[in-house]
Amino acid sequence: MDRIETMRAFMAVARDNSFTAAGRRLGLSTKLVSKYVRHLEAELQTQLFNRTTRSVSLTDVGSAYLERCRPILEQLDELDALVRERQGALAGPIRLTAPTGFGSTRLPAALLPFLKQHPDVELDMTLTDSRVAIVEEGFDLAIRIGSLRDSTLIARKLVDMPLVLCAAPEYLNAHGRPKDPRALATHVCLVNNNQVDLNVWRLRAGGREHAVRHRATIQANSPGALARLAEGGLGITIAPLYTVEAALDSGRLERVLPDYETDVFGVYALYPPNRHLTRRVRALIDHLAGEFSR
Amino acid sequence: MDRIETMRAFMAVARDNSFTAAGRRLGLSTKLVSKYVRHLEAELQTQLFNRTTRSVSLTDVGSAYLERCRPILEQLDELDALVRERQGALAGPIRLTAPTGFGSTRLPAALLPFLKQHPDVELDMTLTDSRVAIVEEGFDLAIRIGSLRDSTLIARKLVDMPLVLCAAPEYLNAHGRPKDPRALATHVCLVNNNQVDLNVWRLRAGGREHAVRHRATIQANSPGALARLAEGGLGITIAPLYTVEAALDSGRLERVLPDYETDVFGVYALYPPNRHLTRRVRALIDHLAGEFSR
DNA sequence: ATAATTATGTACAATATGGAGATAAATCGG
DNA sequence: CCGATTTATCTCCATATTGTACATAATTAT
Repeated sequence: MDRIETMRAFMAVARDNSFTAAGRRLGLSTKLVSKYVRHLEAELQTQLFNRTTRSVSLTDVGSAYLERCRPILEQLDELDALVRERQGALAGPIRLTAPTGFGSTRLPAALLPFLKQHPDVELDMTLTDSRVAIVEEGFDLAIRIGSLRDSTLIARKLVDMPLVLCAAPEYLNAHGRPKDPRALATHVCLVNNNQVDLNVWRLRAGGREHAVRHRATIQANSPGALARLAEGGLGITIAPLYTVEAALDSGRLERVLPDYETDVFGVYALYPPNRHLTRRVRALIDHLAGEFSR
Repeated sequence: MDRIETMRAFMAVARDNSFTAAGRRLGLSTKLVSKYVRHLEAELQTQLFNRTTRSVSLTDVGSAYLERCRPILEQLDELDALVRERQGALAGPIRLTAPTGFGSTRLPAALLPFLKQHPDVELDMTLTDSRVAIVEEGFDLAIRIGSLRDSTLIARKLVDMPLVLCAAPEYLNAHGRPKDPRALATHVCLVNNNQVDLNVWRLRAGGREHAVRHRATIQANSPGALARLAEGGLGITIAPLYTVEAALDSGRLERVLPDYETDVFGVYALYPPNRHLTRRVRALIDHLAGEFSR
């Protein structure tokens, strides 16, 4: 058995806490993943996981091993990619994380030409609306929207993303259409709790900014989920345009206070400064900047 | 095929410039080494070696690959050793180089108890009297005798090693026994050309130092070889005690100018400062210091 | 010029691999 | 609380891969 393969199997199980999920990720049967990990444990003469029939957790040795084998396998991937890149082609893995909404709408369209042009690049994309520790979790690149929290990363602006204040006609017919930002205080507000300041929406008109304080009646960490809830008539939300533009076009959502300007979020590519930026990651960032600037 | 195994085979061939020598080093047949390297080249889709039927050399890609896979495999060895050491035992490879004479006499006796006590330590010992680039050639530890040249390494004194001026009775009967250091100038002198100052031997008596200039009629980089040549009656040599003490005891060699003191060389353990000194290397150095201080 | 050595191709017996079927245990849903 | 479902693993086995043996070609040494 190939040691590299068994280590990858181990890492996948550790990541997903599941042999079955790891098998899905790796394209291997659960039996084979199980066999690989047992083989690695036999070679190392130690137990890497505690297991029951329905759950898996790392032992202390397993945690220590995981921490150390991750960079080794990354270097190996880099080495393979280097050899292939010396032959001219971009190659190797790119581990990318992005918000679910953006990552399942605008981003795939932007990625497609790049991936077609570079078939040896292996994209591993994780969509999540939770905060992600980019370096610790082994990502090469993260797409982030809105205010940035982690200043240790390099941020490159890809595009501006306007927010849109909107609600379903059903909701507005029942509760009235606010004529003034202050009126929002009496409405049900659906709030993205990934944002820095949960309870304040900023609106501008005639050169004046209104920092509207409202009650965050419903909150979630997914702007897409909030948009769907707004479509369902639960209340008013403020969401990035990409999550609601289809609903606006079809009439399922209406703009609220359309004469007011909302914040514009930046869409950023984030990557760690101390990681040697590989050619392919650099190339992808440049490509995305080009795609979104059109 | 195991990627790690194929990479190790590749590295061994690169090191020895020979599939046959690599096979001997690894305990594999030449055919298998050849097969492994070809498999690696197929996986990477590149040529790592240029070959004729009797010679091997690295391609440019092969050189670049070698440079990068060495630390990866070292880290993997470290990782395996770490897992075993967590179970309490010192484990993993120690790559040691030492001079041939010392390395085949005093050193093995000193190493033996350590290796018996730590069966999971895998000693890889290279004896050479040539200068060795310790870091570049992948050694963890070098034993050196005499003046030190490379100040970037940490040197720990293990023991003092006196030099002995001596010749065979056959030579001395034929050419006379020098009564004074200056008389050496008329003798055949066998000189270790690893030493800094080839043509000067330093002798001391009555508080006075005599820097004896002589002609280096015969020179070699092996004190053991010089000792054997002196035993054969070729001339006078000055050699570390360990290379000649058996011949002195048996009468095959005699001390020359025995009332004069010679230089005392230090025996040093040298290791790189920037390499994280593993527990087992540290333990070995401590052990050797203890052995030689008795 | 011949012998020895090195690297490799081909064939094949031996061994390992990966899948299938079955089992045991934990968790979920009714 | 019980049955169904899911997960992890064991055992068996057909298939694929491995590592060795024999042979070949080419280079180097004697």
